[in-house]
Amino acid sequence: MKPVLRYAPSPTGPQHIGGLRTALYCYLLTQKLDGEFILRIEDTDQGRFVPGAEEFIVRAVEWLDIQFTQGVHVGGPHAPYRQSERSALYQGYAKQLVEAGHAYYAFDTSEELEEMRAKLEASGIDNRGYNYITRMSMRNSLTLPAEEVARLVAAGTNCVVRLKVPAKADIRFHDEIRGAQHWHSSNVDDRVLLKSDGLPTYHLANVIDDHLMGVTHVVRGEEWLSSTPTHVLLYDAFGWRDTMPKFAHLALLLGPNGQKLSKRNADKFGIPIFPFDWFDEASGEIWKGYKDLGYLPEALLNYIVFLGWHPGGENEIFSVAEMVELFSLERCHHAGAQFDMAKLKSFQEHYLRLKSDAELAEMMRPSVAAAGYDVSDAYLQALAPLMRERISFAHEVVEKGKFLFEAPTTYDAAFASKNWKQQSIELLTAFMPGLEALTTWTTQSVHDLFHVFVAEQAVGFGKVMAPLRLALTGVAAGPGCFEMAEAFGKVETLRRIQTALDHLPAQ
RNA sequence: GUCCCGGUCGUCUAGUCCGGUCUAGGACACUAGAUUUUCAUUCUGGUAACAGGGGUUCAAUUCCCCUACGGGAUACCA
Repeated sequence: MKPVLRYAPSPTGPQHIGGLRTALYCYLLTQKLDGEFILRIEDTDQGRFVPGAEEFIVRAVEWLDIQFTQGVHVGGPHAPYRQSERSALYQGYAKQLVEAGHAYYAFDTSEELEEMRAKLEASGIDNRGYNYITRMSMRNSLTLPAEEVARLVAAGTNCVVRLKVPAKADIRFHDEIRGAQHWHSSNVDDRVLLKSDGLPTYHLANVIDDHLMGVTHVVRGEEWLSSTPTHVLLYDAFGWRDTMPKFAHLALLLGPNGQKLSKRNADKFGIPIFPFDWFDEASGEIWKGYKDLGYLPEALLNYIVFLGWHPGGENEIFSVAEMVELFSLERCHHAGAQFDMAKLKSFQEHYLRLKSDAELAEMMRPSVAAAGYDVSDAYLQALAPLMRERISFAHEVVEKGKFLFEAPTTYDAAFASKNWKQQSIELLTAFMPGLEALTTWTTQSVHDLFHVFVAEQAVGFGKVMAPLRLALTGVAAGPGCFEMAEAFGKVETLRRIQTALDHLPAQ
């Protein structure tokens, strides 16, 4: 049987980082097993549907190059892959379950349900669900006379279909990460399978689609672990137990406070939660996303793969191909992992430094252009090696290397007071003719000239270097002076020195 | 409340399955120093952890139990 995995997000909001990690793990396993990978949209909750969320999900997986063989965006033999377009299907299966005695109709209003729960709580009963005991005192097709049920259904009364959980049964299943799982059916509620709007709940739709689509491995977040007994019961009720997929429940992603990494919780700690910027129309909030913040997809991937999995050994830098090679469910962790921006940043810096001059130049281009600088590709490429190890994100070249795009108009006061003495001015002035006479203008030639000059003058490097840097950049930090001189070119370099000489008095 | 899942440095983790080689390793962060014309990079060093209590055993971070703690689920949400 060909392995089939699926990633099945709900478009109740933009794709977030936790879901992306689940998608990544599924993808790695799919690749490793040479199986199919399905992107299915679970949009059965009309009330929580968010416009644009589905497109966001597709863009996110494409950005990270998580590839699907079937799905809402690529089609496939099991289309449609959007559950809202499959609703008739689920209704048929729900009916089948009712007829076979595995499910029943329930007519209780939300007030009646609340009343039941309140009553149970008041009488100190621990188990407060709609279950094999409580269902006998509620209004459903198990307690109502057949004629009454028929009348209610015919009258179009709001009703749901609930799973009839067997009274005293052991439910066993194996979790690929956590091992043997054992539940007693008294702890499993008669969950709603089909809602009164005719759409299925997650439980029903999920089991049916996984079965129909031939899914062999269900890899999902730990929040689903306690719903799995319901799903196992459904596979049993449909007679699909022999092809029931393997289950694997991933430990949750946590915020720095140890709580589930939700949108709000992440935001509280300055952790971006989405891959791209997202404008929430309902609240008017703007959420910053990783890509728009300048993160490289390979850095994000390499970081999140270690949030809940580790291949052993001491290497931490892996390509996706290597992750595929090493990945296994057995090596997934049981405990949740806290998200740490500092570590993510270190991966970001690592991968940024792997970029070629041309790639980095291309990455810097948009923010340079946005800042209003019109520079050539050749110049940007010349800048790449100068800034590569001084920035964490390509866009930082504009903030940290402003002087690369415009001559300084002000000079750092602290640096100047230390390094712009009368002597500095005299030395720089004396250095100018040599520079002007230089016919070959390269990092090396300026370097050589400089060394000859300081030797002649019998002064320390710093006596000339610091004022030179001040004249060139106006600040204390930055790339090597000779490298910058080459990038600027002779004319601009001389102009900057002359400007400083003309306008900056000795400090 | 009830059910379920967890537990190694601040964080991500190796080691635990098959108990001794663990005076517990790596990475990030922090920190000290070296290199360096500045900044950054790079290099070297340092601080820092087996939740607690029982048990089994010659020996427990590793196996078992309990407690406390953390998390998840308890919806006509996924």
